[in-house]
Order: sequence, then C-alpha cells, then structure tokens
Amino acid sequence: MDKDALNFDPHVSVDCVILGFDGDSLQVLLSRRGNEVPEEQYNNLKLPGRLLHTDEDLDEAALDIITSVTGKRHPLVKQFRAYGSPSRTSNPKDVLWLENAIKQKIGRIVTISYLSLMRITNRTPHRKDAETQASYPDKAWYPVQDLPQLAFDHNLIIQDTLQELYRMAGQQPQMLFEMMPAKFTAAQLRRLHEQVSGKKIDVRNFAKLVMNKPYILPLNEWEQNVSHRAARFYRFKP
Amino acid sequence: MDKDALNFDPHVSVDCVILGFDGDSLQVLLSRRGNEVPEEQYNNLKLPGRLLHTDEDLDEAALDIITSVTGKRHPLVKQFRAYGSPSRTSNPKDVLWLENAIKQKIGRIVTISYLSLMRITNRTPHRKDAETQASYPDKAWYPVQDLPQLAFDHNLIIQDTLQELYRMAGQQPQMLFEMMPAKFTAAQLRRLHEQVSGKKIDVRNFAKLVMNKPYILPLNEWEQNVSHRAARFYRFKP
DNA sequence: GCCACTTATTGTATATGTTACGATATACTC
DNA sequence: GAGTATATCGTAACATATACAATAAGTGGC
Repeated sequence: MDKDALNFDPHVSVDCVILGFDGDSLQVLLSRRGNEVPEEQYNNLKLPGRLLHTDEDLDEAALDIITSVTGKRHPLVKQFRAYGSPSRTSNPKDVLWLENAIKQKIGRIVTISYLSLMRITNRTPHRKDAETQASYPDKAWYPVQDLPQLAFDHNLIIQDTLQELYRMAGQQPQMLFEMMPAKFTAAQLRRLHEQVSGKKIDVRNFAKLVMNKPYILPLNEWEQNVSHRAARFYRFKP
Repeated sequence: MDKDALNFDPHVSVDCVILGFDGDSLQVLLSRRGNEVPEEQYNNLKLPGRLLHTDEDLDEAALDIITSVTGKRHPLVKQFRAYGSPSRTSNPKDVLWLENAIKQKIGRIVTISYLSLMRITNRTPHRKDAETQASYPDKAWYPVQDLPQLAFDHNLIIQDTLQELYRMAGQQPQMLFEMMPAKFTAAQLRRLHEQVSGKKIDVRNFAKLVMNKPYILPLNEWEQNVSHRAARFYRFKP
C-alpha cells in the first residue's frame, strides 16, 4: 500500500432507491435539494441519501434515511451496489450544489446504493403535493418510466436498481407485496408483476400460477362503485 | 447533512475474492500480510486488496489488484457488495497489523468486494509453493471449504461471495468456464457444477443438459494413462 | 326488459423442461 | 478373461410454462 493511496479518503455516502407502486406504475421516491441557490442552477431532484456517520454501519444508515423520509419503521432494505467513478461528481451543477450544501470542497464521493420497497399510502408524499402544494415540498413519488434528469449519476443508479429488482422478484416474488396495499385485486397484482418484468402476463396463467398460492388469501370483499363487474379483494399472508 | 457527518471520511478499500477450480474443489486466492510484525501476532492471510487510489474507479482498482496478483490481463470481475461495519476493523490482531502496515491510526475501512473467476494454471501460485517454497511466499490458492481464520471479516466476505456465485451461475452457467482449463472432461465440469451448487448432479442428466450445449465442443482427444475408460476432452466455444 | 359494453373469472391442451433410473461401452488390473 | 472402475447414451414419469376462449357480473342506453 503506497502512501498516495493512504492519504486519500473519499467521502462515503448512502443513497436509497425507494420504490412504490400506485396501482398502475412503479414510482420512486425523490427528494429536492435545498434552496441555497436558485433551483434553475442545478437539477434539483435526487435520491434520498446522505454521507455516512461515524460509527454507523451501512445498513444502519440506509434504514435511518428511509425511516426519516417515509416514516416507515422497519423497511425492507437490500444493499445493491457501490458507485465510485471519479467523474460522478464532476457535473458543474452538482459541484455547485455540493459546495453550497456542504460548505467544503468535495473531491469525490463513493456511494453505496440501497433498494427499498414501500407501500404508497396517504401518509407518504405524492407528486401532486410536491408540485402544487406546500405540504411536502421536499419529497415526492415520481414514475420511474418518465424521470427528468437527476443529480449525479442517480438516473443510472435507478436503472440498475430496476434490473436488480427484476432479478430478485424472479426468485422471491413475495417481496413485491411490500409495495402492495393491504387489500388488493388480482388485476393490481398482475399489473405490478408486468411493470417489474416489463412483459405482458396472460390473465389466466397469472390466476393459476400466482393467485392461488398459499400465501394469497381471497377475502369476502369486492370492489364497489365500479362500472363493471366488481373484482374480488385479496390479502397477503406472510 | 450535519457537520459531524461531513467531517468523517472512512478509508475506502477494494478486496477481491478470486476463485479458481483445481479439477476437484473450489479454491480462493489469498495473500499473506507483510512481515512487519511476527506472523504469530495476527492472522496472516487475507483477501488481495488495497485502499482506493485517487482518481481511480472502483472497477479499475479491482482490475488492477487482480492483474497484479495473478498476471491475468483482462479478468472477469463483478462487484459484489460493500462491507462497512464499524467493528470490522476492531479485532486487536487486525489493528496491530494495520498500524504496522499503514503507519497511521486507522479508524474504519469501508470495503467494496469484487468477485473474479480465474483459471488455475502453472503460472498462478499453488498452496504447496506458499508453504514449502520461497517462490511465491506472498500468495496462494486455498480450498474454500477448509479456510483458516482470515483477517478482518474476510471469511464472511468469502461465504457471501460463494452464495452470489451460486446465484449467478444458475443464470449464466457459461461464466464457470472462466475457471476451467482449456481442455476438460465432462467429469471435471460436472464436479465444478457440483461444487458451486453444493448438490450432487446426476451424470446422465448432466450430459443431456450441459454437455451438448452448442458452446461445448467435443474434441478428438482422450485422457491417457488412466486406469479406466479414458474420458473425452471438450473445449469451450464462446 | 333487452342489448351493448366493460372487466372479472375460470379450464384445458400442448409444449417444454426437470427428474429419476438402467443398460452398455471402454480401458485397465490381476 | 473375469473383475472393476469410469464413460457414455436413452427413455419414461413428472413438473412447469405457454397458448388460447368462453362465461359471469356489473353498468348504461334504449
């Protein structure tokens, strides 16, 4: 180990890709950067995250970030991968924000990204709130298929994470229930599977292969006030 | 972001789990720690790795480490995961070595671990060399099933990596050829699959499912000087 | 009441992949 | 050439994945 290497300590941060499902499409929770400089001067949306604290494990940091942003106490988190390209903090807009926010010359940040799946509830912020109201000015859900340019390499991180989600869901489909409401219809769950896999799923095969798994319980409740045959509700039994 | 967090910069290192296959069992390439203090005073085997250099991407560092340890020019590498527990560098033996090797108080090291698959050749070091000769005193292959206690949390990292290998090989069995010799028999390849999956594989099903894939070419060569029917050699066609 | 329209729900046949299992071939040893 | 050890090949049962169509239940218009 040479001396050059030893004297070099990059910053280490943890960023969280928090995914939710609104019944129609996958959403990712993004936060706005602070208001130290006019918003026009930089891309003002980013993944929730922060630098690592002293004596804090990586998983701890991810849990803390997610809990503080969403309020959820024991979220499902999974470390995904590290991003450490020297150029990832070189965008002038990002440099400007970093210097304003951190009041310090930032050379380089190695970030550890985490994946978390989350149910979108009334308590979690909505995009409309972020755009039109003052209630949740700092964070909101955005559809993953139609994202603006984000800070740093956060667009790339989200894309990579979606691939990872696809891979994981193929092995453990049950994890997708983290994103589902407590009561859901077969069509909603199928739509989520389609969103994650990116493929159309046959309705009948889905009923056979998924809906009659032992961990999916049909309820004696049906949709109401719909202009067609009401769909049955189901719930997940762990 | 609070001030406490900003003033804290852990060291960042890259560690590589380099796996090979000797025809019988999986092997991992380990390096000996330097001789600054008597060997008895600390666990003297560790994964090859070092602190991150300035302006060096994580992948670059992994490639450089692997090339410098094995001589292989363009190794297959895959980032696996980051380890950042504050306690991972707290073992007194490890602290002793760090302070001797780095001449600096080490608070904490976040490490990014990489997986690499490699063919074991005559040019790469062997365990016997490491134990009995002076030719390769600093590195050698060790069977993954029978490892001594390693530095830091490197035992844990290797275990996690083996699970990852199992997962990846299930999706892309072709990657296992990175570990195979240029010419191999069906039994050798089967043995590797068994080692990775941890399960017995039926000989006949293996011949059907694997050996007649389009990327496995039978050669007109057979084993020699064996006390039983000679096995055919095959080679991998990318 | 009847029809048009929308979405929900269910079954069957076929193809494909996986597992289980036995027989024969080849080379060496004694 | 009998015994032994490994290599190589095939087939039936079983499980899984895919393709595909008809019926049920609700709404709204006439």
